[in-house]
Parts: sequence; C-alpha cells; structure tokens
Amino acid sequence: MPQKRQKIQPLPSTDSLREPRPGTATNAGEAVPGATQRIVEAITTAIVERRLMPGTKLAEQKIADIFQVSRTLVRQALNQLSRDHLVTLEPARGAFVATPSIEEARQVFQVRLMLESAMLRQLCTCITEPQIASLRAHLQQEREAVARVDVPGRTRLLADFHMVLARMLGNEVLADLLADLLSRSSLISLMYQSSHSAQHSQDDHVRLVDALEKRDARAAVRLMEQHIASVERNLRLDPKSPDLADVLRPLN
Amino acid sequence: MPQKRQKIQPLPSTDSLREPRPGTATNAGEAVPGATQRIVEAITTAIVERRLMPGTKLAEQKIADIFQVSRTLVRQALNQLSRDHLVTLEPARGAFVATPSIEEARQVFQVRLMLESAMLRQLCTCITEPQIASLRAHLQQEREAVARVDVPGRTRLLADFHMVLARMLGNEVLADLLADLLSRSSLISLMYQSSHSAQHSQDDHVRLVDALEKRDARAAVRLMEQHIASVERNLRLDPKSPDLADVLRPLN
DNA sequence: TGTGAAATGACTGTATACAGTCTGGTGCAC
DNA sequence: GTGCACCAGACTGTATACAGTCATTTCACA
Repeated sequence: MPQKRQKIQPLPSTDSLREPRPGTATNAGEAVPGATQRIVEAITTAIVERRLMPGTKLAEQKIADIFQVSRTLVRQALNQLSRDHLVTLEPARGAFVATPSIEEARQVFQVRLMLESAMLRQLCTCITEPQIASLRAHLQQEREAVARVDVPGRTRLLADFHMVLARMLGNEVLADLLADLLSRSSLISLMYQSSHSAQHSQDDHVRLVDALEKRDARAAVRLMEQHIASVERNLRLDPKSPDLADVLRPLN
Repeated sequence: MPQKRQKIQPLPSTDSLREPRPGTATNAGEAVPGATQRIVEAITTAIVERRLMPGTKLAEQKIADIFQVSRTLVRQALNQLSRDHLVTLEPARGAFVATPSIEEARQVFQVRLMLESAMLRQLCTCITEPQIASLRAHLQQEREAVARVDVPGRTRLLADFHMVLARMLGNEVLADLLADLLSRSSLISLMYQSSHSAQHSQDDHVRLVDALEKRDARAAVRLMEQHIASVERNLRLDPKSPDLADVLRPLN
C-alpha cells in the first residue's frame, strides 16, 4: 500500500475540513460511499454546520492533500456541490462557498412555500396514525436538542422535520428537490445570521403536527406560511451581514 | 495545431450525436459555452428530440472522438447529465440514457402539479397585460408548429410554455427546478410512447391562458390538473414499451 | 455437444503532467 | 510619491497515462 502519508499542516482557512474517521479502515458499516461522495458530504456538513463561512475559497490542491486523493476527485466533488448551489465556480479563479443574495434567498423560500404547502394539503388526506406518531417522536428529539443547546444537532433536526414530511408522501423526486432547497436555506440562514430562534421554529413544528393530526389542511398550510414567512422576515432585519461578508470575501 | 482529425465512422447507436456547426469558427454570436456545456446541450437535445433512445450506452471515448476533446470533458458532461436525471451512471459499467420507471414518472408529474398549481395561483394575482399578450404569441407559435407537423419544434414549444409561465414570476430558482422536471417529463413521454396528441396539449394551453386572463385561479388550477393528469393517463395505456426497452438495453 | 473457467479486449476510475490564466509584487517612469 | 507595466508564483483547465473492472469469447473437459 504505497500511500505516502504526508503531514497535514494546519491550513489557514480550510482546516475545518477533516476526514471523519481516517483511522477506521473502509467504514464497513455503510455502503462504500466512494471517495468523491465522501468529499461532498464532508464539505456539505462543514458548510451547514458553519465551519466553512460563505465566500471561503476552496482550493483544489489543499482539499486533495487533506483527503489524500488527486485533484480529479476534488474537482468532481466541487462540481457536484456547485449543482447543489452550495459552492460557486468562478472560471479560472476557483471554487468558493456560495454567498446567496437576498434575492436568491427570497426565491428559495418562495419555492419552499409552494412545495411544502402542496405537500401538507396532500398529507392531510393520507397521513396515517403511525406516521403522526413518528412525527411526535421527531418533535421530542427536536425539543431535547433545543434544551441541551446542541446547535448542530438542533439545526439538523429542524431541517430534517421538513424532510420527514416530504418522505411520508413516498415521493423520492419531491424529497430530492426539497433536500436541495433545505441545504440552501441552511446556508442562507447562517449567512444572514438569522435571529429566528430555534425555540420558535420548534413551536411552529408542534402546531403544524397538531393541525396535521386534525387533518386541518387550511390550518396546516397557514401555519407553514407563517413559519416560513417568519424565518424569512427575521433574515431581512440585519442586512448588514451580507455586505460585510462580501467585503470580507477577498480577504480569505 | 496538432489536431489529428481521425475519421468519424458511422457509429452503431450514437451517430445521432454530432456537432451542430463544426465548420463555423467559434460561433461568435453567442457567449462561448465551454466545451463541457456544448456536449451537455448536444446530448440533452439529442435525448429530448428522441434521437437517442432510453437505454442507449454513452461510451466516453466515442463521444470524445465525436467532439474532438478528451474523455475528461466528456466525463464532466455525463456527470452533469446524471444530475439532470437524463443519464444514469452505473459504476464501472458506463453511462446510459436514463430509463425512468413508471413510479418515477408518477412522482415527476405529481411534483409538477404541485409546483405549477402554486405558480398559477400566484400568477393570477400579478400577471400583467403585456405578459398575457406574450403568452398569446407563444400559443400562436405552438399552433403553427402543430399545423406544420414540426415534431421537434412543437415538442420544444409545448414544454417551453410551462417555462414561460415560470419565468413570469421572476423566480429563477423556480424556473431551474421546473426546467429539470420538464426535461424529465420529455424523456418519460418519449419512453412510454405517449399517445397524448400535441393538438390536445395545445388546446389545454389555450384554455389555461383564457383562465389566466380572467384571473380565475380556481379554473386555471383545475385546467392544469386536468392537463397533467391527461398526459399522465395516456402514458399508462401502453406499459409494454418499458419492458421492451429493458430487454433491448443489453443489446446495444 | 454442453458447461464452465480462464484469457483477452474494451472500457471506466484515478492519478499525473502540461498548458493557460489570474493574482500579487516589484521596479521603473512620470 | 503615485501610477503603470512587467514578472514570478500559484492555481485552474485540459489532456494523457496507467491501473482496475466488467463482458465476451474461446478452449478444455465432462
């Protein structure tokens, strides 16, 4: 095995990228993800957990050194990430963590509202008791994460709530689309320093499940509208961060 | 310029891929698309215009020879196309034109219905007179294409109608999502030999614009539901083609 | 003659090499 | 002292080389 294990020096800005378990041999528990997919997931979680700030440059060779692979696989990963709208590729300049504009943010939330409203209307007609029970279980997990101030955990769980709803329709296409929109929403929230409290979101989710249990489509849709509108409204309150981020971008 | 112009022999199954204008030097009219994007567009149109049938193998080297580039760019293009769900990548086997299942088709149409219904409701509240006029102009183009039995043209125009609606909301995110769903719909329609007549679709579009002009959201949504349901219904009538395509796949 | 296993050919997966482009710095001219 | 041009370094874009895998064919043996 001729893997030359060259030392990994502390990188200035992208050192938050690191293999989850570089020691355990070929994590046998899961299906082998392939090197490219591993890089995609590492960068995705790094962005969503705000260890990589918007505008950060993602140099191919540095990432290749970190993951001990060639630039080829890194390029594939960055291409995938650009399709997910998490990084932007500037020709002959490189890859950067995406800095979604306020306009783009507005559009993402508008589409989410369209999709999730329709989703709820449909769910009200076909949701089963066991499904509601599993939603309640998810709400309990959210509550615990909020209580113990587990920021990455609660962020993931609050987004997963929407994914759980989507998957209940058994529509994989819908789930994929929503997953894309949700990761973009995460990036937007962290970029604009959302003042929307996790507790508030959690309360919204509880009320939403209540409406679903009563099969009250009108109420459910109205709650979702208020939920998303509230998240969106709390973004615009501080339009200083985006400019600040833009100004800081060339520094990295 | 050491470009060795090796002869392009008639390929057995992928000869429908050919550069649009290999003679004209660097089409100066448009912005340079980049080699990868050119390949993506060529394959996309070849699939949508049903010159490449579902299940066809897309060998990297053959495509590279056709476009006079290296496999690197072809691989990038195939990766993009797989993200568009137009080709499927089987590990260590190669790329094939996608063969969407009936279940996937059902899901695509369901999501389209969700998105386009919400779209219409919104449009009824904000559409302007000039926009309705441009819709009428588009309908006229459709009518002419149907009349002259211009199959590729009418297919494109009938799909573009939905894109025109999406773009009228000024929401680029929505437009991108719908573009993906529409190209998948095209693939589905040709794969299952849709018996849905172009004339029927065209009539539906006319009625839809009428409802939009009257700002009648209920009618518009109902028409869209009927339109998509009718397209979907006509697919299931002949569930023999998919099996046939599956059987033929190993032959190519 | 039919079945199975090994070999061969073609193709994909990954790494590396080379060319082109952008960025940052230095020095000269004004 | 300021501004512009030129140069060096680093990085991205593309091509090519090599290794690994899959499919097919052929040959041996029952």
